[in-house]
Amino acid sequence: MKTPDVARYADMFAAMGSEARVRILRLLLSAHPNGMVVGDLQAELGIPNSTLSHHLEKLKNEDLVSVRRDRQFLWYTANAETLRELLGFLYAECCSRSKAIRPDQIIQLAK
Amino acid sequence: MKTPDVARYADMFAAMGSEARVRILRLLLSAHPNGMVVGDLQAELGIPNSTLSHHLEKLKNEDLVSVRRDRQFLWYTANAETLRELLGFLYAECCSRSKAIRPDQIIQLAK
DNA sequence: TTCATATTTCCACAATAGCAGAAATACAAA
DNA sequence: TTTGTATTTCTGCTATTGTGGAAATATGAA
Repeated sequence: MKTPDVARYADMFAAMGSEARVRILRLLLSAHPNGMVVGDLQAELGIPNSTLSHHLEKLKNEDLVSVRRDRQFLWYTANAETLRELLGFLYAECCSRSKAIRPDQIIQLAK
Repeated sequence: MKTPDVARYADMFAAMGSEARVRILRLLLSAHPNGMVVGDLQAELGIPNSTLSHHLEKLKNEDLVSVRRDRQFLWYTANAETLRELLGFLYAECCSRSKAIRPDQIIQLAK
């Protein structure tokens, strides 16, 4: 495996470094692969539209979410490919490059 | 699995949301489980001592690293247990609670 | 002691992030 | 058209973060 783009992963982590944005991602993952419209996200999260919009922009900048328009609605979806890269990076660092964590210990926690 | 403490994971992500700190963690994981002394980290990373110290403090606050003193040296180590929780959280969100990512797709990237 | 090394803390500053009300824009329906 | 709904952008404010020089602290060696 080649040297990872550390700066990019750091930016992705930073984009996930706020409770609001983690909640957004969780909702979008629950609704995957359809995603959700902004209004439903707002109703679920209870945060002002402008604030929500900023959070979505930040996630979009790191490609953690994608948007598509359907009529007057914007549908946001979690970007599985990017999340896979992030998970792959963490996995590689902790379980492959280093042996700090045993792979079976990860899945175990998810039960 | 019970509801995760989203705020805590967000803080952990935030702590990893800087290139310098990801580099620190990578070094510490490479040197796991012995860890490294601050001076060696500094030599490797080429950043001023005070700046490095701040980054280490941030990682320590989220329990991503631990410290022990040996004589005049402080040995920092990556905290495998915390990283395991973080990896477990991401895995659970993406692969268990949602099926956005297939587990075998993660490991594949690490090759 | 005295001196050297390791590391943190103090201090200050610039840059970025988070927040949210209000206005603007995009689209659809009547 | 006009009106309504969805969402972003504008604006401004406050809080947090990143940075690093200089001083302080901790420890060990001579």
